[in-house]
Amino acid sequence: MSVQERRERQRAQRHQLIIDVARQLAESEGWEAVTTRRLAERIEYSQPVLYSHFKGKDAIVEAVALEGFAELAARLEDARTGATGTHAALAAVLRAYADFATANPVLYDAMFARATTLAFGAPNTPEPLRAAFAALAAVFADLAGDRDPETFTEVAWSALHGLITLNRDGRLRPDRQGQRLALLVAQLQR
Amino acid sequence: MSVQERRERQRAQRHQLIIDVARQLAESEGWEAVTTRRLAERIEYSQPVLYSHFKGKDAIVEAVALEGFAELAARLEDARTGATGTHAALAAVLRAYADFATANPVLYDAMFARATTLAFGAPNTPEPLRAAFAALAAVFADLAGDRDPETFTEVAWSALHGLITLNRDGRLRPDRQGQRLALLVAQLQR
DNA sequence: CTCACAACGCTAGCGCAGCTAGACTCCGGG
DNA sequence: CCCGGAGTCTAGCTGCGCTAGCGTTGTGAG
Repeated sequence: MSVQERRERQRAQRHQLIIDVARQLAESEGWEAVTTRRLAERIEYSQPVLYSHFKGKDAIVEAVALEGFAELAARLEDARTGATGTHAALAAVLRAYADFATANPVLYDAMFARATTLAFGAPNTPEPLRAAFAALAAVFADLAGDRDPETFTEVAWSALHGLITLNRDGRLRPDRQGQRLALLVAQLQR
Repeated sequence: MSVQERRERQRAQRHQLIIDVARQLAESEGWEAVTTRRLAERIEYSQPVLYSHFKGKDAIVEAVALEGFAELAARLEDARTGATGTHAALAAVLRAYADFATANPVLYDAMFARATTLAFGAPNTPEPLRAAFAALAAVFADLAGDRDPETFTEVAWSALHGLITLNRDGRLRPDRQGQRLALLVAQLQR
């Protein structure tokens, strides 16, 4: 059965290749440039091969988004454990989140604008999403006081997310994002 | 020259008809159902007519979004002037904003996800966008204290917007939006 | 009243998208 | 050596945004 194993291994490699190429293509030319034809060309297979791995184009984007959540969770955890004290950890995590979104705008877009199928509250929530939320909750919950920690985390996360998306779409004054983040940090500590 | 005037009037009517139909179609079947062919069919003209009114499909969506901002601004202003006292006004405006987004999800989508060309910080910011922001600023600025009122408004608005989008995409626990809004109101008053 | 003309809307079609049916190739097992 | 099936490809479907170019029709001058 070694033959079959080799095939499955190669298949898994190709699966990952599709995800990598999709992400790379999106990062260099934007999501609108990610078409099944171009994707097929880059992986050096024909279009139908994509559909033997993923249900459709959306599923590919979703896979990229999932990787994004895993990366984000790791960055947040690094930032949190790297800081000493509640206040420092809060600022570090917020900064790490914002930096991640700024450094990977296309990835962030996949995570929050493109892949709307990925739910959080549902029982089928993928692990990376839980991990990312948990990393946020770990730092926000301390500030909740007598309020429900999870609700507080949701609100704080929303503020952060809103700041990033509105800023990215040109809805806020450019070059003031630093001030806004600082104000958010201060407000959360009140 | 009455003939020409009549033509311009009819042309303006058709212009508005396109916007109305686009919005109506989006509200009943989603934005993905809004295609130039279907739009043309509904207004009972051929596709090229659309392009004599708008530069492209995006411009049509943008026109719908602009109407959305005007409506939102009106709702917020109503809520603010209808309440007495800073605290009541704050809660009323936040609720009005959230209600607007809930009642018109498709419109809100056009305003913030589809029409990313509409900028705020720029000098060419359309009037309805300014009006909407001003309505928010009118109630948030009072709470700024010693902080920059505009920055505070931007942060508060971001929190509100983030709450709505994350909730809509299933990223927050359903049926808790009320608690989250209440927590936001309280936090802003701290 | 006639008629040239310009404005206007239409038909037809281009290139590209996501996706799939069906033919072909090639390799492992008997 | 050949059969069977897994795996891949070619070709093509429908529908998208958008546009070139051809009527048609109503206007205003003569």
